[in-house]
Amino acid sequence: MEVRQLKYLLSIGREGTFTAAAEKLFISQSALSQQVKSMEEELGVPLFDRSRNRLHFTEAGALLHQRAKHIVREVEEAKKAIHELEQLYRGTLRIGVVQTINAYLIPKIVAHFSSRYPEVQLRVHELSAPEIERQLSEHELDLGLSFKPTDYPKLTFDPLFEEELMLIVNPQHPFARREEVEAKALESEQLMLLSEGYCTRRIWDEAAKMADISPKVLIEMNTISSLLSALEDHPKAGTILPALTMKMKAAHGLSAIRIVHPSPTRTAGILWRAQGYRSKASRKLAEIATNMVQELKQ
Amino acid sequence: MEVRQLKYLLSIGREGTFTAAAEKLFISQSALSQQVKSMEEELGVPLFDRSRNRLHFTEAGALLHQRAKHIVREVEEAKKAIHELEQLYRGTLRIGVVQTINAYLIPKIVAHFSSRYPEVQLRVHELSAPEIERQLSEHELDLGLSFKPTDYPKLTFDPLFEEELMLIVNPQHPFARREEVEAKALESEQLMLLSEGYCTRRIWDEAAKMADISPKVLIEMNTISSLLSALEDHPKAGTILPALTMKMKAAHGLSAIRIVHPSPTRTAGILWRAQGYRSKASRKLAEIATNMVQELKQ
DNA sequence: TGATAGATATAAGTAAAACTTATAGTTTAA
DNA sequence: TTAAACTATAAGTTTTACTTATATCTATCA
Repeated sequence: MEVRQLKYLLSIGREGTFTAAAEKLFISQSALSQQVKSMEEELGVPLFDRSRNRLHFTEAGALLHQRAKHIVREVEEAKKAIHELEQLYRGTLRIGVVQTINAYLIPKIVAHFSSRYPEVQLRVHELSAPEIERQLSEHELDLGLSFKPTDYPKLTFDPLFEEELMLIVNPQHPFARREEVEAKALESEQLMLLSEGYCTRRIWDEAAKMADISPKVLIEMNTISSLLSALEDHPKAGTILPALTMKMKAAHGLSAIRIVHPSPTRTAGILWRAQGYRSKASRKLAEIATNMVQELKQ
Repeated sequence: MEVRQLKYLLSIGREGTFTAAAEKLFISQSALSQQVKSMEEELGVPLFDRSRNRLHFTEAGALLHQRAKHIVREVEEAKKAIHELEQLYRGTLRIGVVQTINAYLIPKIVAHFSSRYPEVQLRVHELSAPEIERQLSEHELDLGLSFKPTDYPKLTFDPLFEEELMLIVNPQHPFARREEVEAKALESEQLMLLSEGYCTRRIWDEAAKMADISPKVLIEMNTISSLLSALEDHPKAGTILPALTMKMKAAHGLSAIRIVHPSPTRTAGILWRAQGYRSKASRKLAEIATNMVQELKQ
């Protein structure tokens, strides 16, 4: 039994005769008769009583007619739901974000997106960069806001902006007033860093390697805010974090000094699965993120 | 979008690949690909993400898959409901019954029918014979238990039994002890009869005409029981009612006398629409009624 | 690094179905 | 009784669904 046939039934119910229903359906009366017959054969029961002038449903016919109304409506609603999805009147968007972007960009992006598309549910997961890459590959996320991955097997990366890693210290620290500092000069410093595995840490480790130094790591922590607050208790120590960190409230009163030779930089951007379908919602969100970065650059 | 296609979608959801789903569906993988493609074209949205090894639903695909489960289940349930109707595990049977049959036969028939088919809802309407004929023609009833109609344009009549009309009187009445009475002898009697339009009345009127008499009609009433109780207050009057009436409690203590020359008789039976579908329930009920009359005759 | 296995897509042809036209049969109403 | 309105059926056509065969892609393994 097909949806088409059920629609025929509804039309017959509305019109009262095969002939009128067939006209409304833009098919011949004969085709309609045949389809009804095939339904009756499939079900093994007559659906109509053709004895009298006016057509009547049999009990089975009336039952099926009743059900058909529901079924056809549900099919139409399913189609509608999908179109709404495409119009962003519905749906879910799962995005994975690294800590810094979460703190810096996400509030603005979310505000913008959800005021334009209030029916789309945003699920923002703060995750480490590798975890974002994994979950994206596993279709557990739709979109990532992260850093350029070292190797991206099935992922594409659209850069949003570049960002330097800065040495962040307490104002009491001897470097506090300096504009910039040579990487080499950090050799003897006590550093509090993000745990290994974090992108920021990896980039710093590479920069240190390039400068041929290996400064002492006093403490490893896994959130930016805990590092920042730790600075208050360790005025002699420093930490290395992305420049954006300074926009956080928790960084208020701290000093950020550029590191040169080399300057550890990382590229933030949008991460997608390389091939495959990108939902309208994810494309819109990426667009908003891009525009927002453009605006902030000016 | 057709039920067939939605079933395909469900199978793909279960099996995880087109190939496996096609096998389970006993169609080629190619056919399945084509059908999915046609759905995607109809909806204007991809349903699957074919980028990776394992197949993934897109958000739209997952949404449709979800809906398809409901829709396909509803279609199956509609089919099942119709089969239940045929198995008499479901349904409604509307029967129209004349007063005497209602009082005499219906309780037994209903008891039998509803103990065998408890899921079928019986709707018994006590109606006049012409009203039964009209409602049956208008498809407002499925079956009638009534009397042989004078002219039955689109109805068939299967006789169940014949029944004589009797003169019913109070024991004080002069005829009370007689075995039978000539129709002619009723000329001078005071009669309390059913209203015109009732079958019993019509048959009596015809018999009176044949006997060339026109007895005085003292009172017309429209229920049998009111006639019977009226007899108590009018010991000199009589009423003419079907023999079966005497089986009613209300007739206790009254006398029934056969009328001869002519003997007004009527034939009770089952009334159907001549052509057209007869539901299984109505056929079963007719069968039970027939058997019941056979048993009672013995 | 190719070779292979396992998957989907596509092209072309075939089978099945849905549909059309034409016609016959019914029923109702004039 | 005939015409009008309706449904059923037969025969032929068109469209759709499907099959076979092949191409293409990806992941895995040697």
